[in-house]
Amino acid sequence: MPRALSPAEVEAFRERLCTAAERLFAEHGPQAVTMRQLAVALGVSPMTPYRYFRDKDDILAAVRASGFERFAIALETAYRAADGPRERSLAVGRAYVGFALKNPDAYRLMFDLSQPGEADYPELVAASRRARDIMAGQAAGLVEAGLIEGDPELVSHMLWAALHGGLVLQLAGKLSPAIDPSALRRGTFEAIIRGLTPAGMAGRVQAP
Amino acid sequence: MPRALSPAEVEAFRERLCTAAERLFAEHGPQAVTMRQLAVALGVSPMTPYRYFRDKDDILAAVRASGFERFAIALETAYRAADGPRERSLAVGRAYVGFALKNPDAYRLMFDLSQPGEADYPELVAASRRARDIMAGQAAGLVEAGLIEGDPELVSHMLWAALHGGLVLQLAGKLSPAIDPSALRRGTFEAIIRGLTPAGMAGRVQAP
DNA sequence: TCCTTTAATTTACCCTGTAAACTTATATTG
DNA sequence: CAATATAAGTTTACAGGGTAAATTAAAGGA
Repeated sequence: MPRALSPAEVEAFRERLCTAAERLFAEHGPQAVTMRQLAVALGVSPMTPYRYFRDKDDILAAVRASGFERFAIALETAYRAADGPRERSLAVGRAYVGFALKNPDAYRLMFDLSQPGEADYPELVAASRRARDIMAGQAAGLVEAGLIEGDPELVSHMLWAALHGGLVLQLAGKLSPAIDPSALRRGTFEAIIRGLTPAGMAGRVQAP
Repeated sequence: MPRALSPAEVEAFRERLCTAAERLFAEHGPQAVTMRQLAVALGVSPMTPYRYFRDKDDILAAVRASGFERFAIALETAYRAADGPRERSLAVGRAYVGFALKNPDAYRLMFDLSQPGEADYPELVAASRRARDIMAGQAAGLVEAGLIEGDPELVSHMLWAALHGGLVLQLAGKLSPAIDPSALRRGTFEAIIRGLTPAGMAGRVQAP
């Protein structure tokens, strides 16, 4: 029904498409999903998506942004629900890992895929920043409370990189079968925290 | 000149193709490189590569395998050149990071790309295993010498995952600009080692 | 009522990977 | 030494892919 097409309708279609695309991308990889398949899944002609998205890359960016949004919400929720820096760090870490393991395909789309023109999609950048801010805040809390010492942003990146590395290796099936991924994460997280704990401090933060 | 084509000639052509493919893959990503481009780069018709490789995926696997071989050699060389477990760990870590930073595209092809039928390419599996064995050996050395405590394979994976995580985030440009990647690696490596050092031990292993 | 505007579809194009047919040059055989 | 078989390499052909351009159809204003 031509003429008009309220912003709400546009948004509705975009979301419907994102949902379908995320499922297809997850099942077969973004590479293997064709515009024509996507159109079929939506019951629409092959060119219709082009009225709502610039091109296929734009769709990928939208799917990734939506992933980052859910991810940021998960981290924020965990952050707010816990009280005390130690509990917050644990909660955020658990939320991070939980998201990655429950949405492995989304997680890989988000973090394990270097989309060339990533910076050209402000929605994506914003959502990803939200998530990073929470991670930074959690590390800052630990440092402020004196539980660990070091530059908060550096600490945040250390924990992030370590968790991320284990996760992508796990999701890509590259860990040795002898390794329990969960034990790997716990061990790394604990070792890092312990390594950063001031000399006198006995207290230990357990891992997610 | 048909008829014959000694194994040496076959190998020569395969290597020539691998070299060209690695450069093109590195410059534009394997996705963006077309068989026809590759053929042009070799001064050969588009179908000629198919006499030497099953298909494009087979070429990708060969390029990755060759990357793993150079990588394994770099690690082995570093491992053998150093004496003492502490020095070996440092040397292997430095070799690992050095390879990744000098061959970022090869590194990403090798570790940051989940090729579906990876296991079907025995050359690739073998070369990747060689590299892993060195990493495991290095960690085992630290444990045996009593410098750290824990399951050697787990320790090896902890260090591996942490370095890898930092590297892929760096190579994908996802680290905050405020973070010095080298400081991140050093900090993480040191923290992990320190976190695993037995209570009485004062000695510290510095990071790559 | 008719005309303008725009959502949606249809058509069409050029680019991929690769199968199949074809060509060409040597190594073997009579 | 000619004829032939065979394998290296090229050309042609095709089934998809993304998406530009042309076309159709429906709704609101005149």
